[in-house]
Amino acid sequence: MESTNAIDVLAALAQPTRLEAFRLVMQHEPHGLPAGEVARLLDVPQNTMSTHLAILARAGLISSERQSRSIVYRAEIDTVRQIASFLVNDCCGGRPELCEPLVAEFTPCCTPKEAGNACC
Amino acid sequence: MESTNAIDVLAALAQPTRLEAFRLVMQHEPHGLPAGEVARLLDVPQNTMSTHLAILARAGLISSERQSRSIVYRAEIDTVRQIASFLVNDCCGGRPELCEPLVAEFTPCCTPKEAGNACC
DNA sequence: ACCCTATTTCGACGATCGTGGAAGGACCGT
DNA sequence: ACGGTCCTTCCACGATCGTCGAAATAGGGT
Repeated sequence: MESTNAIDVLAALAQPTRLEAFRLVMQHEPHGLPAGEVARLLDVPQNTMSTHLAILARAGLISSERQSRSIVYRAEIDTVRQIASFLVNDCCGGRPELCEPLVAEFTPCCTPKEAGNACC
Repeated sequence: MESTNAIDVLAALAQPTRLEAFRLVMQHEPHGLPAGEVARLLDVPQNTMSTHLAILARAGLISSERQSRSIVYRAEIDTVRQIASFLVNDCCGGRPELCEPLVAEFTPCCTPKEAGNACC
């Protein structure tokens, strides 16, 4: 991910209403959530939420798909991976010793029960 | 990290000049970089850069320390860890199966040579 | 005390953002 | 074809942001 796209992603999430909307859509993976439902659950007018969802979609954080009357939004998890990787690699670039404590933070998330498989 | 602080961090990085400044300071760990040097290297007026550095500092991404005439800025790597963790945990909350591909992205950074230790 | 350097703070400007009312467009049921 | 639902686009408003000249503050050297 280049800087120009990373800035779009960061800016999209750096707004309370949009961050909440994104978290809400994320929680409803993989079913997705119609735009009106997002607006209703967060108590925001539909047109305002539509603008926010468009910004999140343009940043690649969510995707939209029409289902009859509704337009269902789904989270693009790969973009989350990319932006997190962008942040971490920005620290590690040429200095792997700074990266290690960052990686340690994520591993317990992958294996909450026990360790021992190939990755963790 | 709560949402309100996460938004400050995201907003601080969601700006080209500030993102470049932060990456520059990050590259000069652990020595740090004086404010004027950051402004000179990025070809930005000192007062403009001072404002940007203050925003980064208020978000907790960098810290400042006076050294005689200069004010040296250093990166706060722990905040990077926290914001990356915030992004990833937002996806994994209640859904660990979505987290695994995210974690896999970071592990090669931790062990570029070979695998086999306790964590990775 | 004075000047010089380094940095921040103040103030003002145009630009962009967040919001929401109103209108427009897409789709379905009858 | 018509009304109803769902969502987006258009438009305008106040608010915040990014920028930078000018002034103010802090520190060191002579």
